[in-house]
Amino acid sequence: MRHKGTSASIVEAAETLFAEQGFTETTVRQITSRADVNLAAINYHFGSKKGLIQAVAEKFLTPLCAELGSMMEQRQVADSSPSLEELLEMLMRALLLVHRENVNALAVFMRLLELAYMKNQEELRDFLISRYNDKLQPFIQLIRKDAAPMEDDEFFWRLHFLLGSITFTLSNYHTLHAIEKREFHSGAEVENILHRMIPVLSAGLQARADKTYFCRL
Amino acid sequence: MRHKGTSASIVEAAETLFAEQGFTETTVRQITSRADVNLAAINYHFGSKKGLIQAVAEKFLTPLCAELGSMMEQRQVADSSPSLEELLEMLMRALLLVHRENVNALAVFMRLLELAYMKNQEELRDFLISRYNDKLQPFIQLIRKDAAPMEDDEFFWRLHFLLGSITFTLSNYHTLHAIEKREFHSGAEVENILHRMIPVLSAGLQARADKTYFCRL
Amino acid sequence: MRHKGTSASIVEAAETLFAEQGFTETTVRQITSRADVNLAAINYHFGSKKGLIQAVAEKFLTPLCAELGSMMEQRQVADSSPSLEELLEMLMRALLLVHRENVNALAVFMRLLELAYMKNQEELRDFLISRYNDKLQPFIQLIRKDAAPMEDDEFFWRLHFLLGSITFTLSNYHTLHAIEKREFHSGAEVENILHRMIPVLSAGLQARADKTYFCRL
Amino acid sequence: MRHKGTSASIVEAAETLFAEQGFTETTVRQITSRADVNLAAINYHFGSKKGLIQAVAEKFLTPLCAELGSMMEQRQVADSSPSLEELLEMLMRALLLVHRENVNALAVFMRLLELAYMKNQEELRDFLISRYNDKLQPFIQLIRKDAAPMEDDEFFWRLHFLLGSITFTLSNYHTLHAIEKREFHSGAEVENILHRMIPVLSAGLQARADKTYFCRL
DNA sequence: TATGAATGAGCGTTCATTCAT
DNA sequence: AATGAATGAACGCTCATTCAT
Repeated sequence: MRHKGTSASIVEAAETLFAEQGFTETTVRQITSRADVNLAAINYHFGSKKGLIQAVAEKFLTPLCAELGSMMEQRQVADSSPSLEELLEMLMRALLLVHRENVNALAVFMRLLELAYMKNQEELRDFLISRYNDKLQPFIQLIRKDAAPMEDDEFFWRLHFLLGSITFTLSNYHTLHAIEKREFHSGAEVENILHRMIPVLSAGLQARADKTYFCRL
Repeated sequence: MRHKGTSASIVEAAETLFAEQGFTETTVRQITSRADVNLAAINYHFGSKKGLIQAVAEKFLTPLCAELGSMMEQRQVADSSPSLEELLEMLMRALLLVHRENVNALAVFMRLLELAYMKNQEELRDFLISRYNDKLQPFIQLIRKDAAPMEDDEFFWRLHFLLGSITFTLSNYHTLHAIEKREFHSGAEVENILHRMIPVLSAGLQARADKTYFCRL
Repeated sequence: MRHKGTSASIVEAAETLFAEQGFTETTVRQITSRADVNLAAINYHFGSKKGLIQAVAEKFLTPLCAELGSMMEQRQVADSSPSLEELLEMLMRALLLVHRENVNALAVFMRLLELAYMKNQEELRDFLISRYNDKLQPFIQLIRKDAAPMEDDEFFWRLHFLLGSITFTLSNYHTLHAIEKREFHSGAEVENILHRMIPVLSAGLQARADKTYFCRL
Repeated sequence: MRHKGTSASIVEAAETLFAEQGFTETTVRQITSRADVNLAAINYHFGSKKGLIQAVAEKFLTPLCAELGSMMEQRQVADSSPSLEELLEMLMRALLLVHRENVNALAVFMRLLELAYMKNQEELRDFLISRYNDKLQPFIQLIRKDAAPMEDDEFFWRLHFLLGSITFTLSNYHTLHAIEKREFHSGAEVENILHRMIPVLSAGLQARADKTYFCRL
């Protein structure tokens, strides 16, 4: 635990601060000061603040995709296609893997996804897509198989409703956990929250698309 | 239309920029320059950048709560309690009201809610709660009535899963719309997206909470 | 003399430091510290360090060109064309005008010309040409009239030999003056140096171009 | 030709970059990166960036002085003293020797001389004087013999007018060559420029010093 | 009511150099 | 002899805010 190398110290400090404050709000001075390394070390090791953010992203996404892939492989030996709940459970287990490495990992990861969907962030978006889209598409297609039958565009939006639930909850887990504790005198752990999501998200994906309401809005 | 007053010009410019870039990334210089007013005008009229953000918040939340309240009042004359889908439809109609005022209004509004859940943003959170909690609680309790039976904490988390879907989708509507157009050669309007959410969110709230999966994560 | 305004203080301090150290070597902190103004003042008043350099340039070049123009106008009433020595004397008198406003003005001005001829400084070069070429061309053409008959390219190079003499001497006047004082126990004033240049430059321009030496190099 | 040693690679890369950008604007990172050697190599082999600059200086000045010396020796067997044009031709031939070693050599060399005349560069100036003054003085005295009769201080300034012509033209040869090509659709080679200087500089040195103009400035 | 000028604090980045191996 | 890692100092610039009028 003593001295784990400048690069690793920077990444660790960055994870915590990014999770708490977001990327823009976190300064390189805060990171290097918390990591107890020289101010210039981020630029030396990662080229720029942006480079550090990408390094943090890869650190999480690579094992996550790998885990998801190996789970899917294992499951595919059976003759039946996995159910929606099974698939979401896989996803949650993969997220837990990231979570267990670092308390802040999931929050950073989710903030990164949020950031990627902002305007003027095409660079980050393209970076993530180019690196991980191939690995995630098979999983997404399996989800679609067990979801309610629907058009491509309907599925596109539902997938992002789901993504919104996950990113919002995990990005702000710290705050939500604190509120829950204050209101109900007990707080759920991340594992528990991930578990609670499964039936909710599953039901949302399996809900029948109803076009008759459209006129009434 | 010609000269709509310094304050209004500032708010209008701020809405667009906040929607596109978020609050931190938007500078007072960008706002005053776009509004074609003096750099000091924001501090003069709103005290600070934070004051401007709160003014924008009130501008959206006040009519939204009012609309939601009057809808509930109208509905309460009937002898039956409103269904979940009816309630969500009310919410979406109230959001549409905000949307119709300004193309960027909903995105700003949703970014504001996201911001309110961040660490170190207790001030904004408290401000919103003190001003609007009373008005929203009755609506939330009606939702709970038609949701699946569940503990307080379970309902707390599901409400935030729902909030995540809404904020993520509407904050990033601009980006998602662009992606949809590129992929499927047609893009859904905001009204349509709001409509699509209803069955999904409704199903999520009515899903039976299943504790047997817990151990498997 | 007391307080002459932030802009003017900055320009004055910049002139001295640019003259002594050149542009790159002079930092905005040195300038603002010497001018006793806030560090941000340069960016506020001139947009950037580069903007300050251009402001300094215009401050010198505009009156110089004006003076040169009015001298040429006055002279043109006579029926004869001005001699090379007369023209160089005009130039030197115009330079003296700049010099009298500020001890460092000529050195800065000359460093600026040197800078404009460097690679990767096309922006500055284009800026100067677009602003002042029209005003200098008539003067240059008068010089050509009384110079020895020669090809265009020969004249081009001789003009730059002349420019080199002037820029080098005036850029480094401070150093050269100090050396002269140390070696000969007396130092020439700028006025005197400008005067001494006239017969030398004049003779250079009137020297017969000799192509027979070419093979011997 | 393949691997020419770290030191030589550094010097070669430095020459090009110094010629193009000047000394301050050229960073050790640029040099080591272009030379494809370790970042620390400059400090290791030359002690500091300043040490590298001095090494480059010696590389040029030593053969130049030697050549000039041997030319003077050869010429001295004759019973007559060499003419100004002969002497300038010797100088140009010696410069060509430097030029032939490397396309950028003359530009670097001339930039170095310019640098040596700047304030705060006494160290470099003293270094050059201590090493090469003795070797150059005889040549300078020969020049004086065939120049117009004049006071010491007059000769001092004329020598620097001449130095200015040479340094300015050769430092910026790259730029001037490009301008000439654009304007006249043909560009002169360095050899040609050196040749063209001879009659101009010679005439300048032989011009009669005229003190009657003094009062008119 | 409004604004041009100015400010202190802080930003991400780059510099030549040094250190440990 | 050579190098990857690291460093302290400084860089130009931008931030939200305040002041004097």
